[in-house]
Amino acid sequence: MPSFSHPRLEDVPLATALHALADPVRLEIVAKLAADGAMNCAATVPECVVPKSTRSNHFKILRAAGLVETVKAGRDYVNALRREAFDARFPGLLDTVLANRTT
Amino acid sequence: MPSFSHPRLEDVPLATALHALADPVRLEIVAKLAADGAMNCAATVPECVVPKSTRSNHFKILRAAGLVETVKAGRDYVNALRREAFDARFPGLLDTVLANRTT
DNA sequence: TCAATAGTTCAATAATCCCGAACTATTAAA
DNA sequence: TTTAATAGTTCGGGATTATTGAACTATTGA
Repeated sequence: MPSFSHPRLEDVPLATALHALADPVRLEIVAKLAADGAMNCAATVPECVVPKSTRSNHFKILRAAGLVETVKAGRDYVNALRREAFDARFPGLLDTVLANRTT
Repeated sequence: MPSFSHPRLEDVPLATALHALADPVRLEIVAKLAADGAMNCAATVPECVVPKSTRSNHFKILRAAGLVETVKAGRDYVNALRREAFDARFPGLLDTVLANRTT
């Protein structure tokens, strides 16, 4: 009975957004969602790299920052970037961070 | 006898830079240094807001992220943003964060 | 020389993060 | 219709990190 909470972006402080992005695993998750579109949690980072309880917590943090939206459809979970809403709230931030990720 | 360590920017991971910026107090410090130029620690955030031991730790984190350089000149300490070096390492990041700070 | 100033370091508590184990919910297979 | 498998969550602990008062270093003005 996962009830995912997704904040309104205007309620997300900049520090919260930056904190969500300030972690190598979460950066990787965000980059993957940005590159390949929506997918389930396990597809973003395999469990051999990060245990699923930890991964679950990372997604909670990403949701709280308004970066990711998770919807459940039957047995499937779909995670998607909230690109438009996040970009409207923090113009240029996600693009800049992703552009700097590879360097 | 404070010996401040200032990393080479190429050794600073993106996550470390974002972590340094992901705090309201440090954001305020960085914004103030960006707006008004170099100054001592106490001028950035008064002690009534943040105790000086905490403030000292914030500056240590900012230094470790390559954002701030501290030099001692006699009794004075001067903190300055390492703008050029940071911008060269993470193009557009500081500008974008500062632009989003007020919103 | 003494006091004041500016910051650091230390130690202890508070808060947060990480991960294994147990749990919920949904569906496919037997 | 059970049973098993799948996909995530929650809980509890130990480990890390953050916060802050107190003691300390270093420099200079009185």
